[in-house]
Amino acid sequence: MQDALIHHIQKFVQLESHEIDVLESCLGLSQIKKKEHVLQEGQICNTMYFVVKGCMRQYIINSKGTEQTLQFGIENWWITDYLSYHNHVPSHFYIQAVETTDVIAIEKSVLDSLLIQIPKLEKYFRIVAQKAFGAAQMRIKFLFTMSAEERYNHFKNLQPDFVQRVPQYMLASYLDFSAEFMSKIRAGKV
Amino acid sequence: MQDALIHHIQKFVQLESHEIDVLESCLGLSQIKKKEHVLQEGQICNTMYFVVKGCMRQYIINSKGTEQTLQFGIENWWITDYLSYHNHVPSHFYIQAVETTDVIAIEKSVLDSLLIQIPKLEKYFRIVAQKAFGAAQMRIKFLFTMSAEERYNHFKNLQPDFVQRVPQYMLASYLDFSAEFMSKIRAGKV
DNA sequence: TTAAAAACTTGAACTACTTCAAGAAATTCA
DNA sequence: TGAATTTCTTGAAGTAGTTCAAGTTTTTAA
Repeated sequence: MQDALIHHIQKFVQLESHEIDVLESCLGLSQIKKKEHVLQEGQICNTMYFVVKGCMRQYIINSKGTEQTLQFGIENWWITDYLSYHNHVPSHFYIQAVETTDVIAIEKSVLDSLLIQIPKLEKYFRIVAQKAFGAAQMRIKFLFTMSAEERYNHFKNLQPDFVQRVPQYMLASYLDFSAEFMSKIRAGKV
Repeated sequence: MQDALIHHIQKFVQLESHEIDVLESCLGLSQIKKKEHVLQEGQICNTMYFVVKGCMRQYIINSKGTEQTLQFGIENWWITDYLSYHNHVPSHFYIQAVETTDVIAIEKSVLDSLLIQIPKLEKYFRIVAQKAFGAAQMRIKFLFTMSAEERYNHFKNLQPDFVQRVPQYMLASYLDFSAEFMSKIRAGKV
């Protein structure tokens, strides 16, 4: 089932059949069990994860000991700590499976060699990163301009299914309010 | 003075001299006057801007009519709306010169042809975008975990000169608090 | 299939910030 | 250079959210 990734790549660049062969020979699927971590704070991140099926998240533990989710990664998303990955510095983040998740994990050394063998992958990863950055800017815009309730409703409109899929407290922290406040929003008590 | 960009590119990939010639022939410097806009909300963004000297910012106008800065771009930074750029949709943002600024403005059509002529530029833009996304994630972490005063002090430690360089109200909105509160933080009245 | 663990709810007290309004200071440019 | 504009300051009142603590419901796994 590396097909999912190859299919995603082909949305942005056209692969030759020998390039597909190379990819298929290099990429393996791994299953990450629910709550299992693929990255812990303080580790150097040298792997990128492509979510084939399931859901991963990137989070931190704040000074009060509460987890705060910074990013979810669902089907067809890449998740990694790019700063740790590029600068070889310890990560500030945890990356964990929210549900049991199938990923294609690519280590930096493997990816570097793939990028040399299949140069057009550079373009694929460029576009993916530029779009992800654009999405991060929109996220900051929403955090800046919307109230907690507006952020919840906005998210629910965009991703109605996803709201059911993760624990409320994870989504609350992703939207930058407390789990208790989420409860009150949902009950209409605000 | 396209040297600044060529120098920046060479931090990530090695250019041949004929590639430098191509770049020099395609890239021109423009000067954006203080307060001049290069992008307005509702326009489709089809240009990327590399700041050679000066300072640009990306901002929105919120529902109360107040400007909120989402991003500053100083020397050696790229600034654009990647979502509008890639998806050909109207931008949510304004991009404006904070001070009179020298930029290298590259239109999408020109960049697309440069990327074909000099494929290793794909790698350069990939790395730039991945690092920018990593920085955006750190930014969200700081917004989530630090108080207003901590964000101000943190920023001042990282960028001591920059704090002097832009109006306080722009920096306040970038750090997500009001201009008045910034005043009180600086006066030690909080 | 049930005990333990995880997730959710509720209300009351609190607080880190915002908003408003008005004046003072600094900067701009004709 | 000086009038206009922009930026910064201050205090008082208000509020959108947090925190805490305790109980309830749901999910997990042996």
